[in-house]
Amino acid sequence: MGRHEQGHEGPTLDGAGGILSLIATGQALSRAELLQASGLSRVTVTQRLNALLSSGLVRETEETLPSGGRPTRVLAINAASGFLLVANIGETHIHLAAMDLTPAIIAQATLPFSVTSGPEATLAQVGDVFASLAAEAEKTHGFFIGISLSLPTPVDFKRGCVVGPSVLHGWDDFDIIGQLQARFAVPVYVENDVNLMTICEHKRRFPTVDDMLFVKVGTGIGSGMIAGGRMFRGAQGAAGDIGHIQFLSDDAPLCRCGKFGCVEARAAGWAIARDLSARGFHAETARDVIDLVEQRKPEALMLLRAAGRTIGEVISDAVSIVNPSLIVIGGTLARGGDFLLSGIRELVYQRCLPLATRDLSIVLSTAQEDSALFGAAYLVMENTFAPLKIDRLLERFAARLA
Amino acid sequence: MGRHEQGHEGPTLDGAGGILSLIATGQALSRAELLQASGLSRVTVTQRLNALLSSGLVRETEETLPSGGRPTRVLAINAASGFLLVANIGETHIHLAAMDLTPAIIAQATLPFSVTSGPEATLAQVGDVFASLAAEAEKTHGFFIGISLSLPTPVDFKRGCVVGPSVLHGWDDFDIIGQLQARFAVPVYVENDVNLMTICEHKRRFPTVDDMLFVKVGTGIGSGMIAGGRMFRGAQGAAGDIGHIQFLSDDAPLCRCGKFGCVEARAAGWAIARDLSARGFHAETARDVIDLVEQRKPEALMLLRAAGRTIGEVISDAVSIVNPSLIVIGGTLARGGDFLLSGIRELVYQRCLPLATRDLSIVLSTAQEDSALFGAAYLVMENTFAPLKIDRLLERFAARLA
DNA sequence: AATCTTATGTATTATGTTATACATAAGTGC
DNA sequence: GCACTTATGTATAACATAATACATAAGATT
Repeated sequence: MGRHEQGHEGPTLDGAGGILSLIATGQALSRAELLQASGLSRVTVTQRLNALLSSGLVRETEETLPSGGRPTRVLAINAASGFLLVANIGETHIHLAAMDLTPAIIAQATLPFSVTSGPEATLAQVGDVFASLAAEAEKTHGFFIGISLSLPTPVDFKRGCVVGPSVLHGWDDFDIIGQLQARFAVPVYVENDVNLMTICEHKRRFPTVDDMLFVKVGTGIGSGMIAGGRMFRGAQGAAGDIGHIQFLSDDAPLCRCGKFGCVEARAAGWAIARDLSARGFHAETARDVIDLVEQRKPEALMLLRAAGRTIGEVISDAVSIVNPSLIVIGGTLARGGDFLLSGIRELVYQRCLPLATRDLSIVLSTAQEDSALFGAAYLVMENTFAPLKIDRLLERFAARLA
Repeated sequence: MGRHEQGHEGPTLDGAGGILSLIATGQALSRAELLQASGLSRVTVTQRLNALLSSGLVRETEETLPSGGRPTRVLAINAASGFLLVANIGETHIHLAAMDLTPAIIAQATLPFSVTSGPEATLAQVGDVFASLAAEAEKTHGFFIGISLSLPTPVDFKRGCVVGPSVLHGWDDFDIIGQLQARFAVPVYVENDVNLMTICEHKRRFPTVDDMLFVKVGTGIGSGMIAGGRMFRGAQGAAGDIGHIQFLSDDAPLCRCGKFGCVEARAAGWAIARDLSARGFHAETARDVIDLVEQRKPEALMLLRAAGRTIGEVISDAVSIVNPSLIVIGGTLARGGDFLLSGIRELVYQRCLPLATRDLSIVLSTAQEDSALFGAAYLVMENTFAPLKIDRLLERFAARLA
């Protein structure tokens, strides 16, 4: 406890963590709300807030909120007071970026990637790009907050490892956090891409929704879940693996996982492409399917709607089990809009009890390609500004000033 | 803040809430652990703990834990320092009890009940029995902590109301908490019976498991879920409603909910009883089914195993979505033991990815009939001793002494 | 029995926080 | 412009907590 460094003139940041956390997490937007939310006295809040303001971590915005009397001045984290590095490892390339605390992209880069590359070499490459991005960002956004990686595979978030069968051969149980932290002395987080898209969607569009399901329908099918306002990962980080739930029938198609009748084998991008190919169309990827949908080819529309019903079936199971108040459909096939959505809605409203669907919204994601990247940024910020960890951040911040 | 009453000689309970909460929730068992867990100084912990000890709320046990040096003396909530009232409203009768903070039953009673009774009259009756139980308990366990009701229907926990289609006609949206709180000035909680059984199982047998699913297989089928160590209820309190997930097939049986092919209509006690009746056995309830199973009637064994496979199918969906590390099977049919369990295990291990089943245990509940009653007690205690609410308890406690 | 280790209590002083009171600020509504 | 409301800052004294140091307790180990 306490700063161990030699004296500075400025006010101390000791204990300011709680205040910073409340501002960063949006739990308190003004001094008045800080008083309420922190339970501290006005004197203390003023003092700590001043320390944060003079450190540059927090700033007063132009904005005010009406209150009946003097309006409250809105406080905010100073987006330019820090930066973080994120990388989205996809199946063919890696998208890397430095981001401020908005979060918004400061600088970015792309690397080619093969799923057969080992983790060590790949992370060394990522580290090189990170180093140059960090050098860039440090000039304008001094404080290096942390790193987050997005991977297209199940991840054990606590350990920061790839787990289970994955497209990333050889990554299993590799200590990703260890390798990156050895090079960059900042917190490192590793997470599954769909979970990060879920976080992005939740933070940006639906921050007040406590229980939601995000379903990514692209080449594969996966989902992420917000439960009680927080990311829910399950015991091994494998929660939300709805792509390989099976529906058996006589004509159950073979899935790429080796089982028959999986949702993926019936409704994912690759499955629809397979069916379109069988009907003489050229289609290999989810994007090809959407192209045909956008050309309003009846076969493509029909297959997409059918896929919606299949996905609706598994979503209705999830709704019965989880009882969310919102379902967001994202991924490439979500660009098929109502052609996909109507099938989903049809099955969910048919299958679920009225109680569960009474206040249930099913909407399309508006997220862009890089939503996992932003989700990764939110993940770092959420963890960095969490009450239990914020003091570590302030220590590092103070050390940097020293 | 602070006690507003006139002077007492005894030490003040101000601020002792955090300490009490740590002891009550089992996060700290000794003074040394309290120091660690609370982050307070030894002086403060000693002082507050003394206040709690002299108030009688906390006691030192005989037990000690080895430490390498002087052993730590184990602290515990004094089970006799308070009591709570619980009632389990079943379909045919109401089981009521006064419980100490072990929790253990101090005194109990039973009322007949018809699901067609309105809430107002029923709760008035419950209130009468509660009043006499409270009078009894007050003699020996002075402090009245709170009330909890168990209902055999979906409950919106936050509002404390029955929601959705339910066997309790006329209870929909009735303000249960309001009516009871008007009579007894203590916190009142209302919860679904399966959720309470889940809490009981979790607290008693698996307190360290963070993500588990409890499935009650009785006359009906329902489930409760612990996610991240806490009860998960979903947006409307309808989470875990797995009984009416549908599996369509040509011979899909009609469910009592009006749909075809629900899990319940295939595998619940009433459905097996229906199938046994069709084969000439006398069976109406889940208990009748278990009687036949215990007589080792081949048809009953076969049907129970088949039910296990059906339930396993829906559980495997739940495992894919939620990724728990433990599944506990309870309810009357769980008495069928391995005849039920083997079918469940078969399907779960067949359907789910190895990652999800690698560390997954599927076990039978050991809970008794009255586990919902104990779950209700845990619910009250958990809420009463939660950090945010504990000060209110101490205020009431101090007021009582005054 | 002597020694080691960790648990636990408490006196003293330093430090941090709050309560209270007062003052000013910056809007709204008349 | 004026009163009214709520936001916000600060001085002072009262209060609470922590740091430090010392002392005792109670078991394990030798």
